[in-house]
Amino acid sequence: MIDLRVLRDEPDLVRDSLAARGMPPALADELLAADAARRAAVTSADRLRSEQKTASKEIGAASKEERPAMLAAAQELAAQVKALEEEERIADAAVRTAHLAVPNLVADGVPPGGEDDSLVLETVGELPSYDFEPRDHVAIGTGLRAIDMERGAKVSGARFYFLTGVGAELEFALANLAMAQARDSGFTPMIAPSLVRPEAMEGTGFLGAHADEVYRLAADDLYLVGTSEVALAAYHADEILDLAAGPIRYAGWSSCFRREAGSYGKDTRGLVRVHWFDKVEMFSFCTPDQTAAEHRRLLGWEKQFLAALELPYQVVDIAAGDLGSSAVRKYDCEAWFPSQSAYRELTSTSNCTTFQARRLNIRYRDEGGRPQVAATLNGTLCAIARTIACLLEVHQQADGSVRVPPALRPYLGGREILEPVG
RNA sequence: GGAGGGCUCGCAUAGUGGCCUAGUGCGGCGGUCUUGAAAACCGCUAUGGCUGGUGACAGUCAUCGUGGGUUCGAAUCCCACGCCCUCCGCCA
Repeated sequence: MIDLRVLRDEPDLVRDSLAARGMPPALADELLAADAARRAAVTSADRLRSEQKTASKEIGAASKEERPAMLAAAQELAAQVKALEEEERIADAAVRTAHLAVPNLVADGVPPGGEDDSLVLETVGELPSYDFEPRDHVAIGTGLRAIDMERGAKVSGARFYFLTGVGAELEFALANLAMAQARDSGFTPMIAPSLVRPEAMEGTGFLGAHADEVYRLAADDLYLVGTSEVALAAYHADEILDLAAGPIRYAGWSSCFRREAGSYGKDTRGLVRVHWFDKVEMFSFCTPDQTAAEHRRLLGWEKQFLAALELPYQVVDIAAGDLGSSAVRKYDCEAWFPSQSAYRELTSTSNCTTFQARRLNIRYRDEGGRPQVAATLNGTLCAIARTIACLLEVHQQADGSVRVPPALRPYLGGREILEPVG
C-alpha cells in the first residue's frame, strides 16, 4: 500500500507513476476521493460517539428517578452511532479497495513502458561457444540420470520433475553454496514455511493482479507460497524492529509453488518453468532512505553467485509496466541458455520500499524514537531448478559430461566432471 | 481427531456490567538527594485514526487475541474464529 499522505500532498506523483506502468491515472483520484470520504465519516462518527460516551456516563451517575427519560434519549443516540459506524465501515472498505488497486510508486530512472522497454544495464561473461551442437538441459540431465521429467509427469503432472542421483546432489550443492555465501555476507540463514495464512500472502501483494498464480488450500484457508519472500516479509509483521545497526538480512530456503496460469505452451520442456521448485531467497528490512543502496547490494550478491557458477548473464532494469505491484524498481539477472540462444531470468531483486511493510505493519524507531514504516527488499540468490538447467547447458561438453565450476566442487564431493551414466 | 486451560500496557499480574480516564509490581526514561554511585523518594512510560496548529503539541475516537452480537454503557455477558499450553489418540 502506498502512503496516503504522499497521495494527498502530491497526487501528481501517483498519477505519473500509474501512467508509467500503463495504468489509468484515475485510480489515484478514486483513492483520493475515497480517502476524503472516509475522513469525513470518521470525523462525524467520532463526534457522535463522544456525545454518546458522555450520555452513558451521566446515566451511570444518575438516580433511579432520572434514568427512564435519559435512557430513551440514549437509545436514540445509540441508533445514530450505529448508523454512522456502518457508514464508517463502508467508507473504510472503499478506501481499502481503492488503496489495493494502486501499485507502489515507480522509482526515478526506471524505463517506462512494457516488457520490451526493459533496459540491459550490463553484460557479464563471455558467451560459450561449442564445437558441437549444444543440447538442452533435459537431454544432458537425462544422460546424467539427473533429471526425470517423464516420471515427474506420471506422478504429479505437467511441469513436475524428479531430481535423481547427481541431480539431487546438485540441488543440495547449490543450496549449500548459496547459504554459505549468504552467511558470509551477514545474512541469517532461515528455513521458511511454504504454507502461509492469507494475511501473509495479502501483505506481500501476491493476492492482487496475479492472484490466479497462487495455489490455495481451500479446506484450510492456507496458501502455498510462490517464494519465501512471503514468509520472510511476514516474519516481522506487527513488530517494531531495531534498525539502528543497519539492515536486518535473512536468507530463506523454501519450496516455491506457482500455478503458471496463462503460460500454457510456454517453456513446456524441462526445468525452466515448473509448478514447484526450491529457492534460496535474500530478504532485507531497512529504513526507507537506505533502500536504493541496499537494492544495489542485493544485486551485487546475485552477481557474485552467478560469477561463482561461471554463468554468463546480463543485468536488466525492468520497465515500469513489467514491475510487480510492490516494487518501485526491479533488476533481473538473465543467464545464457545455449539451447535457446537466449538470456533467461535466473534471479530478480525488487525494492518494495514501504509498500509491503505498511500492509504488514512492520516499523522501526527513528532518531526521535517515533515509529516509522520500515522498508523491505528481496532478491533471488538461487532458484535451484532453473539454475541447474542453466548450469548443465552452459558447462556441457561434447561427450555429454558437464564440467563443475570450482566453487561448486566442495559441495559435490570434489567432483570436477559429471559423467553420463551407461 | 477428542478433552480441558488460557490470551489484559515491554514483562508479570489485578480486574465477573458504570467509581476502568485499565490498577499494582518489575523493567525503562527523567528528576531530587550525593564528591560520584547505590538506595530512597518524586514524575513519566503504548499504538493507530481523525481534527486543529508552521511547530514542540493539544483535543477527540479506537485498541484488553480477532470478528460479530446483547446493552444507554462491555476487559467483564453471548456467538464464531485464531493462536498458545496440558492431557489422550494417531503419526514423520
